[in-house]
Amino acid sequence: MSQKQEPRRKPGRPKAGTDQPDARDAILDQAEFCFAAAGFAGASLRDIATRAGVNQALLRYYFGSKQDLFDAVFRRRGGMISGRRHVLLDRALAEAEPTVETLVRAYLRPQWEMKQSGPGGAAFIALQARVHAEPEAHALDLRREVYDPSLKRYIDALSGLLPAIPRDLVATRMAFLVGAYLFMLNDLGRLADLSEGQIREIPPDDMLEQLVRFLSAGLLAPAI
Amino acid sequence: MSQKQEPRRKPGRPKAGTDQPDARDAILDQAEFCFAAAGFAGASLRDIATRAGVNQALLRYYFGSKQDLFDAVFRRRGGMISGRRHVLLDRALAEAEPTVETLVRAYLRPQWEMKQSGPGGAAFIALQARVHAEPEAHALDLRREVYDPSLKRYIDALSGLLPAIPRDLVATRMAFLVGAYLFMLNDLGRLADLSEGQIREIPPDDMLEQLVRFLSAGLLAPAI
DNA sequence: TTCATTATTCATCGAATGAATAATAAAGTT
DNA sequence: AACTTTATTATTCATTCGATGAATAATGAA
Repeated sequence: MSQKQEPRRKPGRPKAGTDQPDARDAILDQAEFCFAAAGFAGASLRDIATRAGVNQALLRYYFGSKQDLFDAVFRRRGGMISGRRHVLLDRALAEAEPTVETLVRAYLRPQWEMKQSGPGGAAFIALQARVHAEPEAHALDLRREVYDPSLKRYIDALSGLLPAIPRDLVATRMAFLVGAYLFMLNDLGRLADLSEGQIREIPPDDMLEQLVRFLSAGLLAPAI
Repeated sequence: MSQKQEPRRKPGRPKAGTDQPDARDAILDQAEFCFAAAGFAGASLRDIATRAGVNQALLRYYFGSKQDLFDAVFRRRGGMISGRRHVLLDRALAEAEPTVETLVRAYLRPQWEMKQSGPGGAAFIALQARVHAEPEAHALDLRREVYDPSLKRYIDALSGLLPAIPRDLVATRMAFLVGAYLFMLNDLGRLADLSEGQIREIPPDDMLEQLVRFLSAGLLAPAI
């Protein structure tokens, strides 16, 4: 590297009204990207700080430890998804005749929207899949805290529509559903080569509908 | 720490017929455990070596780099699963009337057996879930190498049973299936609290049958 | 004007990590 | 007996990591 000294930011609080809208958000965005790409252990705070254009010590100032930063990243968008699920469920239940397909679609759509919403959303979807594959207790707690409330509401609503199926079994089938959509969201682009080397021709938006159809059929299957 | 010097093994080849059946296998076993628990980046070669009761340099001697060790771990049991899938498919096709349920069960069972086979098998199942959640190209290549051949055979066989469904769609639905069982295998023990705090009463073996039923119904759903 | 608070950088520390090399001893080969 | 190969430990290296205490500057209230 050359001795070229890039004009370093001076320490101290920046003048009000200067460019950076919020260093905090920049940190969260870049942490999201890094954690998604490399996993918790694989991502480095230095790298995150550099990408966000701030000093590494600032991460600690705002978020505390690495784990705390990770949690903040996960809760940010996880909370959005969970909230939107609640809204869509309320809306679906207000309709005249909610169907299983309607509820499944309502449950999946927030994730789908998040993924399509831009690079940050897509990164979060990948991050989420990683968290679901981690066996550590802390990861499990995070998932529970963020996702279980809305999930339970959907299980209740579906149980109402499926009186012939014990609630336990509905809950189990919802777990199958979660696995299927997590995987699909991440592997969408890689499905291509399963069909004999030809590029798949199912367009992305149809893919969501195909998943809804598949999962609804599974939920409706007779018990025992 | 005290100066207590535990009687250190001297360097050099151990006398034939001494205890250790195979240091190589011990390394693979412990690597499997560590990678499953902490992920690729989170696991340390030192830790693996210590657990295996060998020197760290021996990992390098046998396997090369950390990545190479990881690949060896993955291929070992992944190959077993893939091989068993081929066997069970041949057996199912030799029957008079194979059904969708039969084929789905044949596809899932090797994973299930692996998970039940002991702590090493269970660790591999967790490891496998992690690999499927990693976006890096290398992880994708590994999965493809190990699992795609058997997967393609199952897609063909299922397509034969489902003439009304385009092959593309069968392949897509198989991807949904993979997601569901990966997640189920890992989350089995954690499903408990979804059903209102009561401990789930579906015994593990029934769980597999429930998954088969759920997925078969999805595969059989009419197209479009 | 003073002064506490907030936001930020600086500089560095100790621990841990993956890789690499050198030494050593048993087993195998000639 | 002399050598080569195989398996193993010991040690060192260079790097990276997360964490942290101290410094510094802008802001805003007293």
